[in-house]
Amino acid sequence: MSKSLIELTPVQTVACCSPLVQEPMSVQQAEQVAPLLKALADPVRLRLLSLVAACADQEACVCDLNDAFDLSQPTISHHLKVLHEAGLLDRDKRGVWVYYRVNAEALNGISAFLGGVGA
Amino acid sequence: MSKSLIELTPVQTVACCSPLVQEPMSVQQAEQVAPLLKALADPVRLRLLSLVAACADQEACVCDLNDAFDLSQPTISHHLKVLHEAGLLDRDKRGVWVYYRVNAEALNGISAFLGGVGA
DNA sequence: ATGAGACATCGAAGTCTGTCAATATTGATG
DNA sequence: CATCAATATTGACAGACTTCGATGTCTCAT
Repeated sequence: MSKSLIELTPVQTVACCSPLVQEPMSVQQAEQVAPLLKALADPVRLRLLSLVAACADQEACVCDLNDAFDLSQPTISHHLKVLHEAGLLDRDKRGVWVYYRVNAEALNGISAFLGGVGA
Repeated sequence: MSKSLIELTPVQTVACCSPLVQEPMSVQQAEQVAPLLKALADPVRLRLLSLVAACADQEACVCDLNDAFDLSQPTISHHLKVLHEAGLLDRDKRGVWVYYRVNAEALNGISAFLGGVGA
């Protein structure tokens, strides 16, 4: 999941203002990273993610997450789904309860990627 | 700009599944970071940012950026404005031309922040 | 001054997103 | 089996987003 974010796709060098210091992102790379950032780019989802990350065993039950927000249960369920489908949260159903866990690899991948652009 | 992303706002400890390892984000923190991520969460803006970052002197003229996309000039102008208002790009008008420059501090701030959540 | 070029702003069209109430699904329990 | 509790899915709606063509603004050169 989340692959390396750095490999793949030949970079089509684009005309720019001056000699390039580092290669710009390819179109494919941008279209691969943007959905991950879009999944993160919501205050509720950021808090959900950080709540899960803040739990001692790195996992949180949906029922506890629901209680932390003034939002309906379907809305929280929707946001969790978005984070899950983006690969940022792993799902684990145990009995009636569902536990979500942060995918640290994916999160660190994004972090490293952004750090690389800024460098 | 972009402040520290780490300071401010007392963290309201939220009921969670188990003892907290680290404090979760505050509501205010989430609402401060989300707009930055939203500004980044678009393939065109990601490429714009990386194109500017890839230039030797870290700055790019709008006219060159326009040529790198199959999009209208107003559309590119709009995306540059979004990145500028989010504090990710600095603007510098010289004569008829406008140059944009990456705000590395803001970018690294986000990167460090995400790395912190994942840790 | 007048014209041309670089960039921004405006207004509109179409699409996507966040949220909810209602309902379905799944698992435990009596 | 019937029921209850925990999550997910559906359908609807309001607001936000991306994109464009048309137009405005500013600056330089003629």
